[in-house]
Parts: sequence; structure tokens; C-alpha cells
Amino acid sequence: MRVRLEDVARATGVSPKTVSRVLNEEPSVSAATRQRVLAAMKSMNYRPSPAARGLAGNRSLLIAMLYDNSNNPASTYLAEIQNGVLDACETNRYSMMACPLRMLGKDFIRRLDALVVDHHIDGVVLTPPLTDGRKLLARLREHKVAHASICPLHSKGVLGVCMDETRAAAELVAHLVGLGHRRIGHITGIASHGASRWRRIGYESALATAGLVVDPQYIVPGEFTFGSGVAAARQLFALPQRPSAIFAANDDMAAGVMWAANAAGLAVPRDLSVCGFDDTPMATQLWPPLTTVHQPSREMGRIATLQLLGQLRGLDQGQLVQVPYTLQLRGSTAAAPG
Amino acid sequence: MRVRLEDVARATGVSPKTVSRVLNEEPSVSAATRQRVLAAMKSMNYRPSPAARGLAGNRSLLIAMLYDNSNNPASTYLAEIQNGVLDACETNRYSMMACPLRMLGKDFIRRLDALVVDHHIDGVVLTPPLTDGRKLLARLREHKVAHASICPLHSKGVLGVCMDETRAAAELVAHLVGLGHRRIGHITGIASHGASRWRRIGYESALATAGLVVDPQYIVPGEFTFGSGVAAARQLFALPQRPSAIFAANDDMAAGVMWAANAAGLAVPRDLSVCGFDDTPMATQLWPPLTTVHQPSREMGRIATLQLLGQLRGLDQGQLVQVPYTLQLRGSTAAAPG
DNA sequence: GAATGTCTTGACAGCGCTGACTTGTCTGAT
DNA sequence: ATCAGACAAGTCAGCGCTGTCAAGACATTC
Repeated sequence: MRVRLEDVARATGVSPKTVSRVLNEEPSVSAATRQRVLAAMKSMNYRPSPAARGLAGNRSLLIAMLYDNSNNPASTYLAEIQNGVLDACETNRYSMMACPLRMLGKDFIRRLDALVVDHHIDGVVLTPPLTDGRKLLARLREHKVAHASICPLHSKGVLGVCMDETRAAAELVAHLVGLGHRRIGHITGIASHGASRWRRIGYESALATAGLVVDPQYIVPGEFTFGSGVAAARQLFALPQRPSAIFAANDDMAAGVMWAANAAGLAVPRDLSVCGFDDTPMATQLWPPLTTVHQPSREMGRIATLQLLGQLRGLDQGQLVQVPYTLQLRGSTAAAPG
Repeated sequence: MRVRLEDVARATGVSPKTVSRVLNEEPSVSAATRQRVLAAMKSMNYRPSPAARGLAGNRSLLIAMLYDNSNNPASTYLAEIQNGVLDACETNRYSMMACPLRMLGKDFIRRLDALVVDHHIDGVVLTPPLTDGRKLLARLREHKVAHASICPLHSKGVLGVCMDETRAAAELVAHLVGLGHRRIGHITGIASHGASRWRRIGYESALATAGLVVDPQYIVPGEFTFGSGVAAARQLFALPQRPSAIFAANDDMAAGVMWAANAAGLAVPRDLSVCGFDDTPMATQLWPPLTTVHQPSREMGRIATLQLLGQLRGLDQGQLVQVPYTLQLRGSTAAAPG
């Protein structure tokens, strides 16, 4: 029926333990033996049983991707990251379990235990805002589970990937300044996300660089959702001197701004320039297409996973890897009116 | 360290096998014993090891969600379904593995074997267009793996969920007819998706019901993507008598139509009414908001999974369950000009 | 040449659970 | 009183692999 490790051992004329050593890439096997075992494995189409390995050993070859699902609906951002994680898993013979967590409540403890204790999870990939959940991180350390973070807020001593969001945001705002805009509004994201902070800092630093004052009135809080973008835009439109450009901390909110602009009879980009962040598929599907920053989400998921797997193999290569961004200048931004 | 089944047995004063029986809800245990065992499990916080159960038994309490990832990027549709699958898993103490497959090539055989043979997967949830992959289905039957389908093209004897897409599409087109439109264009989806066929049939039947001729010129193939929507719209705009309304087979293409309309100087809905299908988050984020059909994707994922789990428990309740749709009449459709 | 260390390999138990089989008990029919 | 049958619970091996320990084959040292 099933080809077992023992069968490979018998076929090669070695002990099962030796085959096991080859399987786990342990060093103390002679090259000749290793070759013969590998050849037998291949020709017999041997596939080790994850269940047995998990039971007997301490590894499960399973990792989990944790994400916060308190914000419905599903975002393409997370879906892209998941694809990246799966990419990395596939090339490394790991498997992935997706695990939505509700940040609030102690739900996550139960879920985490189910994952770590029950499934012997080897490591987890954390996505924002889970990257900075204090209790979550504490619990992970307690269980001694390796983890890699994607865009964590606190990056000190953390394994994972990030992007220089501050610089990207600053470049974007500098672009607006270059187009002649002087009153530039900003809609921030959820405070617990690192992204919100960095993008705001980038915005402020670009203004400072250009010698413009940072007026708190022009900074309105949002929640990364379309609806919050609409509301924030209305607030900005109501100012005595409404901004001629708005930088929303993500594309969804930027879409909300464009929506509100349309509703208010403002033409984009003639009366108002709008830009976002993330370059979600939607950015090119709006009219006019949205100026934004491209974030390589899938690649980030892949790299974070590779970092995690590297750590599991004992290569302590781990700091935060920085991935490059690219500005996408499109039709939603234009020269300031007047 | 870890609480094992044996520990529970000792604490209760019964044999391990009896605890196992309680765990697996086997009938031949007296009510009194069952209660005592359950109480002990709870107080000791016993958590069975999936690895051990998988090794010893024939079940893994693991299901897989299969999806086609040859069309990048990630769609919210699939992400929503995944959330629904996870909802159902959680309440039934199952776990899920996400498994992207490339439909073409024989990649899927390897992936499927990895899942079924290695992980002892109990069942799979199929999403379009995998629901109708002949080789895939054959392989699943070969491995005797239970499966539930979401919106399969061929529904005969299949377990899963669907929606009356034909009727929904017909209602939507009837709505356009009611607004006075006589030249209504249609952009179809990928032929291998059942959705494409049903929505087109709905379109045609609605025209027939209204006594309008179905002119092949007004039916243009698309690929469910924004770009294909743009291209198809251009083709329709170039007709000697351009349509006054366009029904795109999904929201992404409808967004493409709106984009193309903007580019061509046509105002939506004044010069052109547009409607889509699926009610993705984007539908309310466009300007004007898109008239479409709401498809309860998450709920469909949940129900399909429940069907699958039901089948695994031997309840052969299985036909296709139909979920209700709702028309979302929004600003992108209006009375025909003239 | 004996003692020591290094490298490669094997023997064996056991991870935590369940399947197949057996045992014991109680019921009702003969 | 005797036996078949139903039910509750137990015994035990073993799922496929790895950890621990031990042993054999060599090379190295003084």
C-alpha cells in the first residue's frame, strides 16, 4: 500500500534510522549511503507521513499564518500575503494553515493553543496588526514558537520583512508638493497598525522638507476602510480652506475620498488630487486611476516565510529584511488648481 | 507535560479505549461513563493530538480548500469563501489547509497526493473552476476523498452549494428593460466557469421574456478581469448602434466598463447604465456605486463545508443547497436616454 | 601497541492514539 | 435452569517515524 521509510531501508540495505537521517538532512551519513538512499526514495516514490513525523519527532513541517479578521470583509492584501506564504511553503515542503484571530477577547489564546499544542506548529507568520499584539507575542514566546512578522510596528530584534513606508509616503507627498499643492490633507489609518504611524511621519516630514507647516486640522483619522475615507474626506471638504490634495493612508480610503469628491461635485484630479497607498487591484480600476505606492505583498509573505523557515533550520540570519517599493503615478494626481 | 488520553483514563478509572470512544462519539458507552469522562477531559484541559489520531486512525480532522490560482491576483471572492470554510471548521473542531492549484499542467496531481496521501486529508472543498476539473474529480474519486463544490457547472449528484444565478441575472436584465433599455450589451466570463454560462442564459431569457431579440453582436467574451471588461466595453462602444446598458458577468468587468465609459466621455448612468454581478466590496467603492447581485460568498463557503463534514459523518444528506441572492440596485443604472 | 577520539551505523523503545478482538454482564426467550 | 444476543468495557498490537544509546570501524596520539 503505502511506501514506508522501512521499505526504503530494506531496499537500500540500511537501517530505518539511516533513512530517517537522510530524510532529515542530518550530517552524520556518508555521501555514498546518502546517495543510495535518496535514489531509492525517488524510485519508490516515497512520501514521509507528516503525522508520524509529528508524533515521533518534535517538528510538524507545518506553519501557520495568523491574521486579524475582526475587520470584515476579506482584504486582497492578506490574500496576497497568503499566496506568498504558500509559495515559500511549497518550495520548502512545508504546509500552511490559515488562522484568523479576533484580536480582542481571549479567543486567540484558545486558537493559538489549538495550533501550537495540538498541531505542533513549527512557526507562525504574523500579519499586521497581530505583529504587535503584546499578549499574543508573549504567548508565542511562552510556547517557544518561532515567528516572523510582516511590517511590524516595533521592529527591534524581530524577524521578518518591512518596507520603508515612511520614505515612500514622503516621496508621494513630495510629488504632490512638486505639482504645486500647498494644502495637502492626510487621512491616517488605525493607530495600532505600524503603517498608520509611518505613513503619517512620512507625510509630515515631506511637508517639513518643503517648508510647509503641518496643520493638525488637515490630518483626519480613518480606519483603513472605504467608509472611513468618505467620512474623513467630508470633514476635510468642510474646512474653510479645503485641501487641494489628499493623501489617504491606503487605497480603500483613497477610493472613499474619490467617491466623496464625486458626490460633492469636485472633479478628480482637476479640483482635487488624491493618492493612496498599497496599490491594490482597485487602484487601477478607479476612474481616474489612483496614484499610490506599490507594496509587494505577495513577495513580502514569501520572504517572511523564508526567514521563518531559515530560523527553524537554525540559521540565525534574522533581522528585518527591507523590500523595495515603487511609486505608481497615475491619473488621480495633477497640478494644483490656480 | 502534555495531558494524554491515558491520563484522562487513569483519572476517570476507565481504560484508554473507553476515553477514545467518548472522544469519537461512539455509541457503545453508557451515559454515566461518558459524563465522567467528559468532565475529566474538561477539568484536565485535555486536547487530543491530531498527529496521533491521524497516525492511528483513518481520519485527520483536516480538510483542504482547493482553488485555482492561475489567475493572479488574489480575489476577494475566494478570500471570503475561505473565511466561510474556516467558520465552519472552527465550530466543528476541524482544521483547514489552503491549497492553490494551477489547473493546467499536472501540478495538481502532485499537490493532491501531497494533501491526500501525506496529510490524510478527510475531504476537500472545491471552488470554481476546480469544481469541474475532470482529471481532478477523477483523482479525488480514485483516492475516495469526499468533496463539496461551490457553484459547480455540472451539478448532477454533486454535494455543495449554488445560487440560482440564471434567475438572478434575468432579474437584473429585467430591471434594465424596465428602465426602458432596449439595446443591452453583455460581457461574458471565462467559458469554463459555470457562472459565465448561467449569467448569459439569464441575460438571454430576460431579453426573450421582454420580446427583445438576442443579437450576438451585443454579446462579447470577457475573462472576469478588469482589463477584459475595458476591452469588451470598447468593442461594444464601437458598434453602429451602441448599447445603452451593459450587463457584465462580474463586478471587475463592470468596473472596467465604467472605466472605459469615462475614458470615452460617456457618463454613467446618464449615457450608459452598467451592472455587474457578485457585489464585491468594490461595487460600493466605485462612482457611481454599481448595481449588482449580492452573492453570499462567505456563507456559501460555510455551508459547503458543513455539507462536507456532514458527509464525513455519514449523513448522506447531500444534494446541492441553494442559497438566496439579493439584487443591489445602485447608482450605476438609470432610465434609458431619449 | 594501547588508549583516545571521530565518524558512521544500528537496535530499540515509544510518541498518543485507534482497530480488531476479547471479555464480562445483563436481558429475555426457551 | 440454559442459552443466544445485545451491550459495555477492556486488552493489545501497531500506525510510521525519531530520540537515545550503544557499537563497530577507523584514524590519531604518545
